[in-house]
Amino acid sequence: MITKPRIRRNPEEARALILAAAGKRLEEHGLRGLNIKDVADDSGIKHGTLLHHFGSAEGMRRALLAKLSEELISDMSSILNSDAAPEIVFVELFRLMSQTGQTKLLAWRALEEDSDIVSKEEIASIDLIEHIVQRVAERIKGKDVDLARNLIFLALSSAVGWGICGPTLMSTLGMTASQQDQFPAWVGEQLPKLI
Amino acid sequence: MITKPRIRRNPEEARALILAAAGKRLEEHGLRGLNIKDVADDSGIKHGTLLHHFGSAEGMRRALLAKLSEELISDMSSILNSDAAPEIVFVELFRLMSQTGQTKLLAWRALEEDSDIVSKEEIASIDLIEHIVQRVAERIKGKDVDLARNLIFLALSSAVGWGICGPTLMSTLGMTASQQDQFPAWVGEQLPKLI
DNA sequence: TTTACTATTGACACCATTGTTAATAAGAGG
DNA sequence: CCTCTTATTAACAATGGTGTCAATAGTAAA
Repeated sequence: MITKPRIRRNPEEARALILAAAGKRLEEHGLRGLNIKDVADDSGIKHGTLLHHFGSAEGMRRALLAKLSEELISDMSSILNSDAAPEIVFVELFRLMSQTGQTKLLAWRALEEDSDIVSKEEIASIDLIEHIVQRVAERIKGKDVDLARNLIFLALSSAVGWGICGPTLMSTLGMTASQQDQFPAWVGEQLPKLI
Repeated sequence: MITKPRIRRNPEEARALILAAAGKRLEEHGLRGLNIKDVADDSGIKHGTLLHHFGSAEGMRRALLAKLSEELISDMSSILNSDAAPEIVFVELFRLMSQTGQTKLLAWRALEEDSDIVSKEEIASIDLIEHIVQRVAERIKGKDVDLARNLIFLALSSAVGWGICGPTLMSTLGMTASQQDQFPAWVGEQLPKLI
């Protein structure tokens, strides 16, 4: 009797493998793709092993949600915190949000009731964000911190909206493809005018 | 043998009953609440009857998606098309998008691959939107239609982003509750300055 | 080498959801 | 009153996703 060789991974490695496959499935197949059978198949392990590492299917989903949220906050922070000119910063922000993975992550979070799943990690990032707010405020006469916050949130919310339903809304508005492409740059030019 | 009396509805009435219950379930329980068993129970009919009217569970979901999308486009149009001052219009727009139903609708659409389910109805509303774009353009010197389009899209996308993850993003930015409430009004004041 | 720990696996059971079918009954039209 | 259509229902079957369990096999430590 020949038995198949087993690959024994350490727990972190196994979890990382599984979450990577889960993230890809979320992008390609939406929420319905996030079942333990398919995710396990994609990552080359058996579904029993997956349950061993995450406890339940819901546990796996929560772990993925937390991981992706952390990554998004991190990406946003590093873009906002860069020394690039505002025009570049805004374009980068829109480019980040137009990735399907980010869109589906935000949509998924909006559909979940208990959206405080990842609040701990995000609260940890407030300090960094606050630093960014201060830096933007310094460019404003009178160092208007509230104005800086509003401007940053306007850029962020618009980028999110762009990611969620940009193409649909824009074609509804009758915008051509090139007009759609130029919108991020336009925002980058216009928002500084409000200072 | 006593048989229960049967209520016989006409098809439109039955479909309306079912979709109303489905919409409420989407708001309260998310996508997982959109199964034929629960929806049928809530609307007081048997799940077999539901399948008779919509063909399949997916058919019911597509019908709900189409109905809600139509309603959203209609609400957006009537707000944009009102004669109210820009400040009021923006606040109304944000109020519309902050309703949980609209949030979940957009999130749902973003998660679905085939987002052209409702394209026909939306395309039919382009004429109305185009009329609104023209009206806004008339307030701009030189009747800059492209600028009008960009402004409207900035407002819309920001409102969508506000609906999808407004509270989360804003508390991450360190905004107080009152600052969060005032944001729509702030947008209403600022955007006209870009003209 | 021996032992202890645990990641891994296959097989199984369970449950929720979906879909099918034949029978029934309500209502419209003749 | 009779007939035809079809909305309605209960009961059943099928499927797929979830979770359990005992056995197995790497791996590190004693």
